[in-house]
Amino acid sequence: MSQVVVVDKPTNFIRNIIDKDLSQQLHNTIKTRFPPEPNGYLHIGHAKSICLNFGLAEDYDGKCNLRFDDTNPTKEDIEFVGSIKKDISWLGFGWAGESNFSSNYFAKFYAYAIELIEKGLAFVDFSSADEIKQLRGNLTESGKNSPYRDTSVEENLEHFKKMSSGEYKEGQCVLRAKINMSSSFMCMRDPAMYRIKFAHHHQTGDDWCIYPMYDFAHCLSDAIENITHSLCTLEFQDNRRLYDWLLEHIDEFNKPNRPHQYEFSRLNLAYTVMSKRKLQQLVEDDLVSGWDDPRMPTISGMRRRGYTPRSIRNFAERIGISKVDSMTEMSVLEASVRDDLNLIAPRTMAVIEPIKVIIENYMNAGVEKIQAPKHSQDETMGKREIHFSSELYIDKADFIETAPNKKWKRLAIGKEVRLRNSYVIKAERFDIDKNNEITTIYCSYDLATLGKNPSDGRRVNGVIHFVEATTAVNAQFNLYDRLFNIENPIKAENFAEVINPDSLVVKNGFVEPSMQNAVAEQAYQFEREGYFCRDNKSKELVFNKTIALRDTWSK
RNA sequence: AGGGCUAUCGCCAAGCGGUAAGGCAACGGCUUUUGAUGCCGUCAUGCGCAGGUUCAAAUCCUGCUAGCCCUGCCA
Repeated sequence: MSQVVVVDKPTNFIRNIIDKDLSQQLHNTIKTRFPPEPNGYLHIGHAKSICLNFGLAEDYDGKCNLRFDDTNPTKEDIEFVGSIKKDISWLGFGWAGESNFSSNYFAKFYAYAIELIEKGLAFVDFSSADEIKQLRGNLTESGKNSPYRDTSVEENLEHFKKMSSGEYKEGQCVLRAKINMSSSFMCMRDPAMYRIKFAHHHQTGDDWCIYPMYDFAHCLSDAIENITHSLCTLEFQDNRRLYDWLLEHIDEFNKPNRPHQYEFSRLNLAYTVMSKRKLQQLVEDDLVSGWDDPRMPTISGMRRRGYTPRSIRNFAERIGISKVDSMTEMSVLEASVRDDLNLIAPRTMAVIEPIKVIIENYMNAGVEKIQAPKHSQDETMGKREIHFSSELYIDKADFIETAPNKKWKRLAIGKEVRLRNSYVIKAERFDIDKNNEITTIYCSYDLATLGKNPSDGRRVNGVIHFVEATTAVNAQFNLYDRLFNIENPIKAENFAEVINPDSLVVKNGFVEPSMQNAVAEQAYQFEREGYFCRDNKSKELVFNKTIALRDTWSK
């Protein structure tokens, strides 16, 4: 008899809708889609949407399409198609079949536009953009009909064909849906469906000089792909009326199981920014090193920082889906990252701010080799070799001349401390230079304490990490912290002023020899310091700090 | 009287008329050769406010208040 393991997925309003649709047999299965515009890099906010759309498809045994929403050739670029695919795959999701492009459907869109014109539901407007704006009215006053609104079907057909064959100039006219100029939904006041752009498109080349607007293309693309649940963010709530209107007025799609749009709130993360425009500004103003700067909330930045796909997926699950405007605390993301890394990261030692230690009573010549576990709670990870000798490095922060109180668990003169995976040592004295900086600490060690506590029963209550000096390997450490000093940076007038000046601190120190060939993007824990990964762009040994260990003491 | 949404613990978030899940954070304690991890415990007599319906209301009704979104030939 097999046991069914039920993993509870947190529920949300979209799952409730799907459950209802499925139980009423409106659909046999679900189909979602992730529809990025190829005009920038994906960020953690996109990851939320990706996890939602692909996750739903997985859980309901449905499908999720990847569709590039490429209806504006002047703003989009093929370069982003590759990076977007890479990021989605890296997160661990696969899309149904080949990736799609809205531009695949341009010919169909054209036919649907003709259908609308023939039904008297669309017209070609030769008013200028400014005139259209004037006639649109405003939030409290209804708009006025365009003088071209009553053009005959035949003439509209002719004009639209001329639009598409390049006989009109850019901006000379536009195809508009004929809906209602006094609607309280601004998007229903005869919205533009097609505009003229003599622009080269990365997919369709120079085949078209008219391009559909988002509102026209999106719902139709969904319908063509048999999407059942079209999920987007809150700012499209009004647009839903247009989405529904269009599908209800195209014969082929006016049926109960047509796609329906549902909106959820976008992710806001404290102390960072999420908008493409703002991220771009950070890059362009050289406030960060690029889109994949480990401080960026981009998928590529987080990857370089050492975040794992699973940690991001766990994060997405933890924050849930709702319609509330919210600001999620960084701690939720950080906890998700730590939870995953704690399980998978081999332990190793690095000294980030080295200070020399001499073991004066260590009589062995050369270097002693010790086998240390890669993970004290997971033996299956095996062991690595560490070294010990009369010359070591410990971290500056782990020594103080006199312990400030009884709770001090590090080294101090006359005090004993355990060197991680090694011996117990006691600090005897130290040298300082002319700036009063400690240069060397002289210690004694207890040779009977390797792998065991002192036999006389005395308690050693502190453990610090170290590396053996003669075999230590030089490494650079990039220590990252939050990019901004304020919770919601978009409210700042000047971006540069609210950047955290300590968001990147570079240190040079040592790692144990086993880290010589550390793999890029692979998580390691430098014990007592935090999780790090080798930088994926540097040839030298450079480690990016992913996240510090939880610290309940320094406060 | 423009319209569309939203309001449950510091931050997320379940709940869908039967008497407030969970996570993060915080705070205690135990274990520990990582001040980590793990484990145990504490943390909303109350669900934006005010009324009403009901034996029973976070859930239904009425009226307020606050916040977000909408006037691109952007998405």
